[in-house]
Amino acid sequence: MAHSDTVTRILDAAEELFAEHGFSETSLRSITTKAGVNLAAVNYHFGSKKALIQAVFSRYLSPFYKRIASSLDHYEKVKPDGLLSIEEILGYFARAISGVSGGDRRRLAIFMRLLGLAYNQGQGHLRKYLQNEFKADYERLMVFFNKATPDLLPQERFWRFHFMLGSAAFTLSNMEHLRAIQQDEFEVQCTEEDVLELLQPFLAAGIRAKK
Amino acid sequence: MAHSDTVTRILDAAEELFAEHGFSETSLRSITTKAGVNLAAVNYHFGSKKALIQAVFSRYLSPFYKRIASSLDHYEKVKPDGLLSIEEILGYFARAISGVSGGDRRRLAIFMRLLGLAYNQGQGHLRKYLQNEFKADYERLMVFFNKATPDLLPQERFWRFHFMLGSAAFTLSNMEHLRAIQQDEFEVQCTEEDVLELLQPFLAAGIRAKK
DNA sequence: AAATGAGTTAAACGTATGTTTGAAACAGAT
DNA sequence: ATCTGTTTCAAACATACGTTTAACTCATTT
Repeated sequence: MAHSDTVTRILDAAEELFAEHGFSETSLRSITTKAGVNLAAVNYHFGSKKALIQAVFSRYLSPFYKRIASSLDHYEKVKPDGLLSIEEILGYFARAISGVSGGDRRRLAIFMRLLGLAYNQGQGHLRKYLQNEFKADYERLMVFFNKATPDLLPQERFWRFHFMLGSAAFTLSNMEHLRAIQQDEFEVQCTEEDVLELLQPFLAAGIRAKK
Repeated sequence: MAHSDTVTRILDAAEELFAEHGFSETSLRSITTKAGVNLAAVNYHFGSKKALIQAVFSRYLSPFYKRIASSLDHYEKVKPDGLLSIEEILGYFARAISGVSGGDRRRLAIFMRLLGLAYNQGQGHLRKYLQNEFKADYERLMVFFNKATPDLLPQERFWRFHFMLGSAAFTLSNMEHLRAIQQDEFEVQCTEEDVLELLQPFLAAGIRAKK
């Protein structure tokens, strides 16, 4: 079908270019050229560039939400006391993130970058949109996190959670650049999964740190 | 003096607008309007927008690295083996950061946001520029960091260093917003110094984490 | 007093961008 | 085969951008 094919090709090209160059730095012309469609197709099918960005975003968010929710469902059944270790929570998060990409590494990269951008960009429609959509899941997740860190005062827990979030958001959203730097300095490349593997013990130890 | 006044006003305006909107999203016209100077002044004094971005960073980083350098001088005398703990290094970092902003927390937050943007926006030239400009200081600092983490492989050290950087950059650049959330949720406010105090053990534990 | 040179200014330049247009191509229904 | 609504296309449009130009200001020098 002509319609959905064009739409999909635009979304595919857009997400790749957005991930590589960022939103403002990616022109509609470069997107449509890469997609092999006419320039006007973006405005015809999406209405505007802003709406295209939203559409790319939504396409990743929906399955991610679903994964989060079903994971929480699962854990609530398996562990009625809700007692998970930090490592388990981090692992489930990593799996939810990896799962969204469905094995496609490039899709993983764009999702991570979107996640980071949504937090870094203090203002703009993206962040509010994300925060509203995430709210229910976030609060649900926090119940588990609280139980996993019984020794922390509420405020300590609050800050450490955001230290963790910051580290993850920064790392994930800059994954490609950081890996390029690593390649530059050490002439060694590791995979994104490797980085996630390295990140988890770092975060877990930070959460567990004695004061 | 007319010259340095114009230059300073441009740098001030650019610093703030870059932090608020990002690099590509900030036009020279908005900068010069905010600064109250003529549009052509940027190209006259800096040569290009790219060079202006670099200048904004240099202005902040120069005193920062001078502080670090003098701290390292001090330590090289006191501890000729160059063996510092992570906590000592972080402490000096925190003090250098606090010292540079000279009590002006807003500038610190702005700079940290810029640092985050520099990584995830398409500003490859920035990173290379900064790397060349401050290469000596950076490498000197890394000698201490290396000695403080003898158990880590070079690549692990690289990634943990950036996990740490990400956590700090995220926390500091979103400090105001995070403290507002904390106030909202716990009806308690802690100072920014308190947050830095909480951050250090988190980072140190992350660096020391067993694999 | 004239000349110099750095700093400022308004205006223009060339280019790239997002968006719109109107005709052409197409598919499916009648 | 014709009609109808949708999708594509090349071209144009309007605007915003970074940059350049040339005239002008004014303190300092000669």
